[in-house]
Amino acid sequence: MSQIIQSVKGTRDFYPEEMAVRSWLYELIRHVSTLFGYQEYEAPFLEYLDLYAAKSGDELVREQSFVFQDRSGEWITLRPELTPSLARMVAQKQRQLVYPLRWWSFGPFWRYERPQKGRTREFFQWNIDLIGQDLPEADAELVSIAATFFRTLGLKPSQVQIEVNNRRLLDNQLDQLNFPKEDRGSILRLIDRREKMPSSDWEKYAQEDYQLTNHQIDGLLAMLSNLDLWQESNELVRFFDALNASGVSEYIRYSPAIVRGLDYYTGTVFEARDRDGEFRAILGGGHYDNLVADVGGDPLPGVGFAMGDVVISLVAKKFGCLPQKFINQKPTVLVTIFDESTLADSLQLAADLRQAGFATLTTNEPSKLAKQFKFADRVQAAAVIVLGPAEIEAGQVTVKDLTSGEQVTFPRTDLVPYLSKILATPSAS
RNA sequence: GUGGGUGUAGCUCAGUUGGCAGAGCACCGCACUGUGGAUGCGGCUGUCGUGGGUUCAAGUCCCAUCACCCACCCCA
Repeated sequence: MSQIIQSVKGTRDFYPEEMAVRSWLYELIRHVSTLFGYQEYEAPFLEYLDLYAAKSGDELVREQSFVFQDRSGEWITLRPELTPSLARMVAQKQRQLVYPLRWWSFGPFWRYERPQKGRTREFFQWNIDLIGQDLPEADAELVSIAATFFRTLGLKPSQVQIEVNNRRLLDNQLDQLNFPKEDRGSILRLIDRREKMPSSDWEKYAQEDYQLTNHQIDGLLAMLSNLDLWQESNELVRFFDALNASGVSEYIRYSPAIVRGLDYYTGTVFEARDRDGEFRAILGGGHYDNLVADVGGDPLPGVGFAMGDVVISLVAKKFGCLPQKFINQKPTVLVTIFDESTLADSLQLAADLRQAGFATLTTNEPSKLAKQFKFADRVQAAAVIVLGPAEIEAGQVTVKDLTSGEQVTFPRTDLVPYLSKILATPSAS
């Protein structure tokens, strides 16, 4: 046991059971994305470090990404996010594309962070963007996609909520409270922390670490508790109107404390969380003014979000939304091998069945029938076909339906229609 | 980077003031030489994470180390 080389810290082995969950998630994502008319794309997993250094603060990339030199000495990064690659892909063909662009992707990403609940070093992420429109209705479309995804998954508005804010609205409010523009970043962090600590601690923290006046603290608190503030933002009013019309508004609410990272978001921002607050954010995104700015290209606005596979899987599991049985497993039949003399007959029958479209197994070697039946049971085969000397001589087969336990013997030529009949009832939904 | 918790059979775990290494499940065999699940009987299973120390004696106490989990930090 101790001789087995360990897996890399923060990575996960996907045994068939876990792989089934991942495939199921991918299918759901593909379904919802294409339902809204989005096209799938993919970018390289390896990128030059420069691609990120241009954008997301080089400290961040150097410390929280997997970076290495290739054999020629080039600095390569295992992609920690998709947006810079997307920006490049769009910039390279900026004049040839049809706008607004509606693109989605689901693939692996790597971040060199300390693994913990809901966070691994290697994870899969759904990215979906609408590029080339600067409209509240476009922002609403993305949020509507997120809500539709939750609904399709079976998560209820009482279980998950998409919380929305707007950076311009927030900025205006902070201007009115006389916060200088240059340390917006730290104030946003303070706001972000509001819900993570008791209010008395927070006020003390704001006074001592941030040197805020009582007036500013009161102003911040008033802003953060004003759930009608969105009405002062024309953008948000249109945004919520659009969502109402789309019939998903019960999944969405205005939340003045939502900030989202500091980087490229300039307008509406949003993130989805479980209502119990047990998990970290399920997905997050927002509106940006210029996707391709740092890669060289003409200004291009857009809106998008990203969702990692780890948290959504935990949430789906908690609320019982994972399917009991996974559809990717086709019912299989097992053809027994009676002895050496019948081996060829069994292999040939198995080949015929595969030709007819049935997922078919054999044991590849003769053994006691009991053993072969037990094996069939263990691998959850739907039926066992016994082809012994008696059947071969009579030109027959014996079929046992492992679900019902029924067993019949009949001419071999009737096998395909019979199997079609007993396997027709889908055991999984 | 900081702090806390956990490492014992394939799995889940128990193990008393330091005194023979355990249970359930799983697995294998038999009852049953052409039939799975259920039952009964029998059997297999260990570097107690690793390295050192204390002791007549360490799974148990001490030190170090590694891994996993949880929280902080961060979150593109």
